[in-house]
Amino acid sequence: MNQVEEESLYHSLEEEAIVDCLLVEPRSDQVSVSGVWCFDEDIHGKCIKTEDAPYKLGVSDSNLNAECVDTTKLNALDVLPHEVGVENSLAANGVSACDDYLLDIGYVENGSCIDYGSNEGLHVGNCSSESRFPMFHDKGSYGIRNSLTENIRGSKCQSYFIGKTMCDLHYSCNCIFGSSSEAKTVDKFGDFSKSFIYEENKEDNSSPRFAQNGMEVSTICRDVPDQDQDQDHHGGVGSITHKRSRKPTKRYIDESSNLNIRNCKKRREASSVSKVKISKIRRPKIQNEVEPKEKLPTSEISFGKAIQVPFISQAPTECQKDNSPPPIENRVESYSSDDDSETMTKSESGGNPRKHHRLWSVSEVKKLIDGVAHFGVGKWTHIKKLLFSTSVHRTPVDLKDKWRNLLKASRALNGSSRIEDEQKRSQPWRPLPKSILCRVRELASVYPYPREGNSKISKSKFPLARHVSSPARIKGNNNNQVPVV
DNA sequence: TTTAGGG
DNA sequence: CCCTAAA
Repeated sequence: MNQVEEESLYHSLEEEAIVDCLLVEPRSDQVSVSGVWCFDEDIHGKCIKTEDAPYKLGVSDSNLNAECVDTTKLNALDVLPHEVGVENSLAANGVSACDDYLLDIGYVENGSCIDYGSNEGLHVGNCSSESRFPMFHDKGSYGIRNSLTENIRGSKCQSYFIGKTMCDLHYSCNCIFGSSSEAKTVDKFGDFSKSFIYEENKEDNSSPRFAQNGMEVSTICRDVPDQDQDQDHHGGVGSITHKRSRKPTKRYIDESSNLNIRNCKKRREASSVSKVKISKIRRPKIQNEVEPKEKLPTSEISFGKAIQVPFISQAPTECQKDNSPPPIENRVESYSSDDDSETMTKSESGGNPRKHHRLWSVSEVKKLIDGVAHFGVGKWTHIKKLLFSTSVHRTPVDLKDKWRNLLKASRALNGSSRIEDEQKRSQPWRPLPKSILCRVRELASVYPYPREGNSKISKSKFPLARHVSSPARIKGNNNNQVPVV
């Protein structure tokens, strides 16, 4: 027993070292990432054509060609369908889709990428244009983009799959090749310390070996029922045919149980309130159609009904996205007073679907004013499409609201400079340049906001100073001056 | 689906 | 910024 453990540990360390070697940032001359895994059942039976494998990983091509990964190994990967978000599509395709089924497997840059918390690691679906990994192409097929690190070593059909993404692979293979004769669920959290290794045994069916912790985690993804029930997969405990080098560590058990909880919750949510969630995320969807460039890879996992925003750590992504690129032109023409700092207040605890409050930069305001000058008031969609096409977070409704606010501000400016000074004093963080307000005022005179005269706002809120067409008219404290409509 | 308007 | 009614 001890010997077995030692041996296992030895292998683990060895393989881990290999893994470490492989986890360095792929160099263009060393790692080819242009290809995809192709599951070609016709040619090689249940083999993966590794000649199309994207990663050479330091292995010669001949080796790669000689390798084939028995799909039973792949079937050994269990997965929650909704977890990878491929349930509909893959199920729809079924076995017949195996020929053109492509798996785009990403090569992670470092260990931290393989994490349930990482966005890429969970993104499954049609590849979007914004991929960190250049090998992610959208070939019209269903791609599984994952932080899957995979190593093929030697000619003995040894395949090492590291990371939770094997769940994805397994599910895919289940869909493609039917029932799994061997259900080994493997999973991984966090880092490579818990990565497992699949190794093909000569006589036995595949038995997973785990790189370090040596844990078998069939409890995580047990939800996909296996047609073949002749083996005890529950944790593999007590199963003779399954070699397990080590017992799961306490930490692993904790994590897996946590994941289970989360998965269950997610499943419930996905099944019951998926519609609600879809409606809640409507805004990013709308914006993404307009602007794929700034598509959020994190929350944009629209794969059928699978709303999958699983274990994203919202805060970092948010910061990353939001501090990133206000369009360059904005920066250039931006006033010094407001440098596009979109200080958005993150919705508390990440669960609140309320949109972040983004301050309007001066450049944005200017664009809005230009748009209004061009298209007139009310053509918010035109303005949005033509002038705010690069601003994913500004919807036509936002433009409308902003214009309303600008009108209000212009009125205030118009009303009295003293009020403006007070505003400046009270809100020194957002000084709106007077020129802009003046321009708003002019435009307001040209395009009275709602419609000529019949505005509830003008009647209820601003009964006296609705139209600012004659600015000089409203002077001082604006009292009791009947505006001429 | 877009816009207006209230909140 | 959200929501809803109206067009």
